[in-house]
Amino acid sequence: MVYMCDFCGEQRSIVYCRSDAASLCFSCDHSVHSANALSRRHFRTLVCDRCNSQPAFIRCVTEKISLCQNCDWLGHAGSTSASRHQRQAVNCYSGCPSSAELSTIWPFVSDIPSVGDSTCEKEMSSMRISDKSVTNCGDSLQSKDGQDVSVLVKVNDVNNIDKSSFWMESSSMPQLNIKSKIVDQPVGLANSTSSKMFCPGTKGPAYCEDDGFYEDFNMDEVDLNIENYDELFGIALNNPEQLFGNDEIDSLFGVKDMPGADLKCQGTRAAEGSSIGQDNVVQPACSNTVFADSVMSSKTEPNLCFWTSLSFSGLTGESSVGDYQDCSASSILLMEEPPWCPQCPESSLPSTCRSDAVLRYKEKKAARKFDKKVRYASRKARADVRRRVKGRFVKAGDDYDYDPLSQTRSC
DNA sequence: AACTCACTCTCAACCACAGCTCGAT
DNA sequence: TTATCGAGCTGTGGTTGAGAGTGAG
Repeated sequence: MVYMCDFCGEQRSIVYCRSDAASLCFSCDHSVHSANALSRRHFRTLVCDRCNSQPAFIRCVTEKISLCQNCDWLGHAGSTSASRHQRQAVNCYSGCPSSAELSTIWPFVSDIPSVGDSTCEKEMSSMRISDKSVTNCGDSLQSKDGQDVSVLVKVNDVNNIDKSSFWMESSSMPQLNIKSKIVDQPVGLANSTSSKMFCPGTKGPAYCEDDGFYEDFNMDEVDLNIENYDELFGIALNNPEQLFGNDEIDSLFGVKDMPGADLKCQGTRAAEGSSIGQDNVVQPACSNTVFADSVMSSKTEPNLCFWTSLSFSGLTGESSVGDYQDCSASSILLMEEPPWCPQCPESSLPSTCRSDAVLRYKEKKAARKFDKKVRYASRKARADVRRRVKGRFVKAGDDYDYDPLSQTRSC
């Protein structure tokens, strides 16, 4: 079945805009997202060729299709031959790149129409292109000799593109660009000034440090208060100071005394965790209200590749794979493996490893609390005493014959 | 099987205003 | 550079109505 553009309904949908939650053809994408400065900021990526309803985050080179996380997981998980398919991260972009630039972003897409002189093409100088990585994910990362080569990152030739041309992100959201050496970085390093760049998801130009290092990585909006430690890491914290102690943080993220071989697997994840402990440098692009949730972390299993998912306001208690896909930041992390399939040395025992992970995931999910959190108690106090008519606030000075205790109401 | 109707459930919108943010001076 | 001002924005909760969902006929 061919899914049509949500806008024109005539052309086949190719691009997915997360902000608009719409699938668009290239033509409509261009016209819609050249309308104003805000729409130009929308990140777009390919539509999943399989479900046609979710943004694609991975390109299966073998099958020549783009897949969302769910479809990728369904199609490439397990020990089937499909798991060895070579896959490539699908970049997203904002702004109004030309057809030539789109071809550069997605060389595998053949039917990119010529967009001519777009209205916003001239303004693309305010946008940039970020490093793109080609990654092999999941089981395909197991090398022939059995060694765990969990994270293989190859610099793509897209790096040659002028970074000031337009936005392009791996997957559809700010990516955690992490290198293993981050583990050894001293606290405060992130504050050092180096190459600066515009970080998406921030109000105005926010400067990130170290090109590719903390890029798009800002924790400002992530609720990482100590009080949320339990929710974050899935374990109770009796002494908050422990959080910043090397022993605790290392054990949390499984980096202490980690064998070199394990580092290959855990490097990126450990780096994620270490960066959290060291500096608040994660900035999700999509959310104001954020809560973090560690589904798979456990300090009792130092060798288990933990899973940390950042969940955002759109997420409900009944989150599913699809829900995670709707969340930008979690998608970043899901790029590597779904939480129920931690990529780890124990993956040699996939059934037990996965079932354990699923069990912990379900337990954590059941334990979640989605109570409304009042951020400003003073405003709540005001609202509680404020006069209402049929639930609506009314001016303090006005007289109303509305008696909330009476059945006969007027306003 | 398809349709209508009644009922239940969910959730966004509405309202005023204190407090906050941010640009202008 | 710092202080002040003002415009505009944000968040707060109870009620309501629209729309979705469900089951019976």
